[in-house]
Amino acid sequence: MYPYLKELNDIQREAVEAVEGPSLVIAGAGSGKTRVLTYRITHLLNLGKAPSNILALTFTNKAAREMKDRIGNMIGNKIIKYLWMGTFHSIFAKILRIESKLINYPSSFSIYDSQDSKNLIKTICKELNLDPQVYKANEVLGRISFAKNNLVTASNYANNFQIKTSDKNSRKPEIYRIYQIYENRCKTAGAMDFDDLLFKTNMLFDQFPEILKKYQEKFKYILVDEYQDTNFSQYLIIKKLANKHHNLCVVGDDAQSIYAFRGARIENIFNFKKDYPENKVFKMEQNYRSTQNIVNAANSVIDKNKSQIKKNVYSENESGNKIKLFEAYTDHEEGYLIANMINDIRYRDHDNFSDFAILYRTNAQSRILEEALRKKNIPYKIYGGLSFYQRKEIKDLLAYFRLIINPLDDEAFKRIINYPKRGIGKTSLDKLLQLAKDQDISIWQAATKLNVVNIQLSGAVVKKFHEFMGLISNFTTMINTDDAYEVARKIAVNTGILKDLHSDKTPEGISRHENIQELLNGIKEFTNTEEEDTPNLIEYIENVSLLTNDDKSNDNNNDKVILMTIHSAKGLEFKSVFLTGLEEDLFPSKFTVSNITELEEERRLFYVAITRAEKNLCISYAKTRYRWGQLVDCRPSRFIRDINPDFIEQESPLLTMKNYKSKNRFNLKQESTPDKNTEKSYSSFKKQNDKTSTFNSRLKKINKTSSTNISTTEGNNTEGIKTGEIVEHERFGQGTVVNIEGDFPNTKATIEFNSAGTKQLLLKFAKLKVIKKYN
DNA sequence: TGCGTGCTTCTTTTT
DNA sequence: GAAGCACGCA
Repeated sequence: MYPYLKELNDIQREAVEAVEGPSLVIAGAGSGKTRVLTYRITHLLNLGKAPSNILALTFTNKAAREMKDRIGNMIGNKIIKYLWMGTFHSIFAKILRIESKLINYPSSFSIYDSQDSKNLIKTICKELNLDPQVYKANEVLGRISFAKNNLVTASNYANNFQIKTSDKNSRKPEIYRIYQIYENRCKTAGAMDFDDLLFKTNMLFDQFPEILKKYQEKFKYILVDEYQDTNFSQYLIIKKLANKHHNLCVVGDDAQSIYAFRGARIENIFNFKKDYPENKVFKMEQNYRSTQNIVNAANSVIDKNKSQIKKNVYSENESGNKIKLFEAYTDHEEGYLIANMINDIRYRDHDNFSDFAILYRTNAQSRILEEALRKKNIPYKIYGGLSFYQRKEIKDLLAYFRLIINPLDDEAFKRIINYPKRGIGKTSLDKLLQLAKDQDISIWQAATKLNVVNIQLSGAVVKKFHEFMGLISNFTTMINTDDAYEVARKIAVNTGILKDLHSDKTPEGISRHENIQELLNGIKEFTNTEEEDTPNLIEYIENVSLLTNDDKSNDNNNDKVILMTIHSAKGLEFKSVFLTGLEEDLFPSKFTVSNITELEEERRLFYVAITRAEKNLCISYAKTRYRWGQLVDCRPSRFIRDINPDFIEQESPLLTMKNYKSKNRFNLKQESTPDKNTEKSYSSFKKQNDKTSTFNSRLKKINKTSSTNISTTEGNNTEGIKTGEIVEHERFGQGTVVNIEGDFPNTKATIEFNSAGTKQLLLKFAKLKVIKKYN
């Protein structure tokens, strides 16, 4: 018996050893899923299977990397690179590049990220004269994405009665045209979006059976992680590939399916037994991660869901503490409470900062939490959010890389044609775009025709275009000879990007410059592999297009509290977890509560969040929270009531701010002296509430837009606006201020509007423009 | 043509 | 509260 098999429990071991035939591993939270996958691959290799015959698919780069590391530790790193292991998108991008000729794409096709896709859709909508209010890029992209994930081509879309009816009903009957043009443009640009990578793989396998056969024979052993998150497109690819050998092992947990919103089909895991009748099922139900109390609480939550595979997840760890529930007065206080708790627990248990995670439903919630941590000098790190690769300066430089590698890439072209400034403005570019559109060619191709086509561009402008193209072409030749870092550095220097950023001495400019340097360093690292041939820029960009948030982790201080969305926390575990913002409309999100299926997905998300915790779990909600720059009242989430009360306890409101009224937010008066604990929190709370700075800046704006001389002295009751003045309101039009009452900041003005009669407005929120001063 | 300003919109989650 | 967009001025 192989020694590593002894480290597994019975079910895990059976799952690892059942290498032939289809197996379904139902892996409850914390049951050692990754372990089974890595051991299974190790086992395959030990049985003498060739690494190049093994295909292992994950959803995130993080998961792939972790698995590689762990297998590397068991069997050595040399073999790893022959394994086909990576995300769905990266693996099939690789295959598509190899087979690109068959589907008429350049092997160096670009990959459009969602921003590129949205920009393209916006452009198309503009060309079609469609109302951008109705045809929102996000929604249109969503529809196209939905279609692609269900293998509906643009022409099928146009001919599908059901889809068209649905589009008509949502008053967007032109989406089919957008889809067609979008497809066309991607094709001429030699670009694929994320969904295309899967969609076109399906097309490739359908249209070229001999190619499918080649990969079927190659991938004798297929493993799929997080099977519950596969969409239809992914499901079909797997089905096709596994059709020959049937050595397919899928691992997943239906209770942790949280990506239906982007097309994941939880049914895939339910239907596995039907799809592969000779299947073996392994149910891993023992949770090694969390205390009994946490596991029980999580079970009591997921029990409320109707659609699920029944499981008996249990823990044999200590019973542990109850879940703590905190009611905070405001979002700021929530952060303050958490920061205090972290310090307390850390001190009590001698923990590291990295033992703590703060989870939230939306990225927007992170800022206030950060603020609280900073005030307490707690180091933290945010996962996700605006990722490094989404920053403007990074995208600019990457756009150069993309265009150099694939000159057809229209979105890259548009991004950098005038960055840094080279005197090509909107008007000139528009003419070029028109030419490209008329001739149905890429922008680059259109630009090469400027000399022969009769176009209303001055010779000087044409020359500028050609200079730009010369610049790009120079680099193109360099790519194959120089290594990635050298080329990248030259691009950053010769294009003037570095110079442009270097001259910007604002803090943002300096930070941008640093980011570029950091990217260059990243490329250097990428080229410093142990392999014989150093990778060129093409390989780098192929790699980087599919990287997202989490990847950049070259931070040497890793002892930090982790902040992230619940979605990105999947697969991770922390000794202590703070789950924040448990409020109706936030979690569950207001977009989901009307639909049972979606609500169940939110509940699974809640389940995922709970099961991240090993020992301590604190759940919190705020009674008021800033949203859209306004304070809103919040109710505690229904999910809190889903937890069996035996496993949760409300913390005594030691720190909560009973003292402050919630209704009269602009009248924050201290009814009694706050205790020491709340004092600091109160001051930050009040500061935020006053929004003095915002108010003053609005006054400044009023000052600027009007010709009146308005005093902005603080303490002046009217804060600038006086009776008798004529003001303009965005909705009610012009009116006269007839009365002012109340103290700053809740000054109320009564205004007689010509159109709308007399209105009382809270000046703080009234959008007023002073037209002229009466006296 | 470029740049600054102010207005509007948007925020659920991500490969 | 940020980012894109339109508008108007230099």
